[in-house]
Amino acid sequence: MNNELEVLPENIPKRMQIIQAAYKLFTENGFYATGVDLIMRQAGVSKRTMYVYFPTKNDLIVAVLELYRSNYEQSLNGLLTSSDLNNREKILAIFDDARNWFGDDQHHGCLAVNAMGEFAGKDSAIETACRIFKTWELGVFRELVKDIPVDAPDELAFKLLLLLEGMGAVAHVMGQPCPIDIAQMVNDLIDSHRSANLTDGGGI
Amino acid sequence: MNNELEVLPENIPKRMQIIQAAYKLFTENGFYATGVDLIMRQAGVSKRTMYVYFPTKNDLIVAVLELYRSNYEQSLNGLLTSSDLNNREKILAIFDDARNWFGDDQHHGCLAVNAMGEFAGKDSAIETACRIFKTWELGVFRELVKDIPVDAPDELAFKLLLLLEGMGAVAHVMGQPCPIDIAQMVNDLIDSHRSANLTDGGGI
DNA sequence: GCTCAAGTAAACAAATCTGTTTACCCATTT
DNA sequence: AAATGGGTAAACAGATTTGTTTACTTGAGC
Repeated sequence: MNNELEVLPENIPKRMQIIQAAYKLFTENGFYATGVDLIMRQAGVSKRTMYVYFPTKNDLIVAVLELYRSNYEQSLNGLLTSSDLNNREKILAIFDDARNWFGDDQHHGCLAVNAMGEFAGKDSAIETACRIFKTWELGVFRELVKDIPVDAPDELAFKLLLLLEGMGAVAHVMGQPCPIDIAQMVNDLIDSHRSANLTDGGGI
Repeated sequence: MNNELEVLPENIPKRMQIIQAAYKLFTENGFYATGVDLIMRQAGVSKRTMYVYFPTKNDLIVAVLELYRSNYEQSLNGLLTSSDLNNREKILAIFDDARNWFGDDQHHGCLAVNAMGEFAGKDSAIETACRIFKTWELGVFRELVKDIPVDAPDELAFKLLLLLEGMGAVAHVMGQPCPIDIAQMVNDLIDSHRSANLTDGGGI
């Protein structure tokens, strides 16, 4: 009786269904600890289909890491493009967003860091996916820093990455958000790269 | 013929043998990915004995995390107690040491962070062991910062922890040491906590 | 010399893991 | 109406997992 034209709740292609189910499970339970049987059940897909799209579990892990990056990219786009913030304010917005995010009970640490912990030295495709993620993050900061008049912009971008990374890891292990004024710290960091002989870009 | 009184290479009690073998394997291959059979073989101990000392694998993981902390504590003692550095210099020494350490191919990220990635929400004893490690690290910085005349010393200590953590994670994922001047960054961080009305402690 | 604690080696249990294979279903297209 | 592509469900294979148990060894102290 339920074969009247169902309005498919979401016509996400199977491949995406699988990746999203796996993303959730890997994030919450880790990679090794999550079996493919559970993934396929959560995705509502047969095991046969899973292995058509992903010949090995590790291939699926790589795809999940790509989704992780893409999700964060979209989230940042939503956070930054619509507003009329200058680049310093955008950087501050990223950290403020991360602070809230990391304070959530649902925070499970950076997926790329976790993946590296489980697969470093064991699967080079996964290692590469992790590096791509961090390289991309660094690139985001580089782009933002580029238009702020500072000395050694690339080094500043790297320092910002260090800080973001530290926040995520510490919050995950300690189980609580940063008890410090991150905005102040980021501002100090940026200011420490502004020597006296730089023309002031209007308080940027 | 080889049953003449062997000079036992090291008479480390069995328990310690097991923990040390497990430490090495967990560090290099991850926790889930390391089976107890391999641990027992590397430790040169029967499985029976292993399960006498550690009723479950997770009990062994907790013990390994304690050894990890203890090892780092001893390493820091060797680094700091013998020398006549002031506290700022000691902090710089910690970061310099870490920078070298993280640049090594043998660096596998912080074991507590890796453990948290695999066992968060699944084993509270392991979670606790991870938190103890980070809390101890924070305590080290708190002690060192205490004698430097700064504003908000506890916040400064936390910032130092963030930075150390970030260095470790980024180096692990990127597979290369920090390309920035860490000493400069640490000095800037400390200086940013020294307001004008603090009496100068002699350049500490 | 006997006893006892501590350990070894290996078989075993029961579950779980990734990955394969078989048989079937069903909607679309030609 | 037949063929085909994409999917399901479930059995299966074979390796591996944690943990238990059994039978034996060995060394030290009384």
